[in-house]
Amino acid sequence: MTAKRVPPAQLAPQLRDAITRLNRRVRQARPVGDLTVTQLSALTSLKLAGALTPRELADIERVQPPTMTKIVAKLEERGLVQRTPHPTDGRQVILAATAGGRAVLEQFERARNEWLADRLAALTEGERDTLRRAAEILQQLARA
Amino acid sequence: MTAKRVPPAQLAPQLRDAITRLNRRVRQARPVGDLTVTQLSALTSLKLAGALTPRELADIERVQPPTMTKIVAKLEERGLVQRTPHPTDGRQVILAATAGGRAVLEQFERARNEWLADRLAALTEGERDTLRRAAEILQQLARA
DNA sequence: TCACAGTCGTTAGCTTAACTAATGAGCCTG
DNA sequence: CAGGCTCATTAGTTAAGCTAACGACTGTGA
Repeated sequence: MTAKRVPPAQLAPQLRDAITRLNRRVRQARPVGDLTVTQLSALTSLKLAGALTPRELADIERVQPPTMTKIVAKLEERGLVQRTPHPTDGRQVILAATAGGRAVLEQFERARNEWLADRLAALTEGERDTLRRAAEILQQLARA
Repeated sequence: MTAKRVPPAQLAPQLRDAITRLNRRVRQARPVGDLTVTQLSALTSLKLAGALTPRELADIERVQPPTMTKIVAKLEERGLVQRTPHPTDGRQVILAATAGGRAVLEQFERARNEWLADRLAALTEGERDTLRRAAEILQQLARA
């Protein structure tokens, strides 16, 4: 387990390929249900942030405001998101996940993790430890 | 750097979070151009495999055959993919990336890798080595 | 040998998700 | 307090996915 010198330009394509492919697989393992990937993603961001305006949520999701309007409308229809007026600015709206929204989210989370957890269980301790360290570095990269 | 025991059920959410977030970031870094993500993905798979039937390509891309028909049609319009009849089976078609398709692909690849390569360059040698080993494990997971 | 069941790719028609442009309500500054 | 800006939404378009159905072709069993 000696550390090889790894040129970034060579690691980048390999890592990217691994990530995009694994991402597809994980997405496919999503359970049947009436929530789409987009809605799920928005609801997750909302839950993590606590409360956001549509604009902020759109920025986080890298989506245009009109798109977020539609996503939020669908989530609201199902009672997963609550829309309250902004206390001081009459133009703005405050979005927050309802208790129902948070519950649905946890259910999805569990199902989505299942596939991956099964695969991880088949690895060696050493491999899992490598992935654990890698996950930390990757999260840091994504934040940057 | 001692290997900690890592329960799969705990690693799964962390790894998944890291992967989905990083995946979003990498996708956002794609250059302006008239190729969509879907088309790009299909063209990449086709280039990697060399030559495939529509059905095979649809399976790889995890898409239904009619969807692949449309994707291929658009790629063919732009001259990036060539469609030739199967030598023995009159029902089948053989798809292959043209020289132009491969050239466009390399251009996109470079631009997409750039963002990630920049970030990777800022890491330590040890961190890059961890990611290299992780990438191998992840690719194996995605294949499973 | 040839009828027929199965496969392959495609077409048709629908839903969802994204975009840009335009609109209306509300805020704030000169 | 008028005009310009921001925020959210509406309207309309395009892309991407699906299922159902079809037409061409293959290959097998009687």
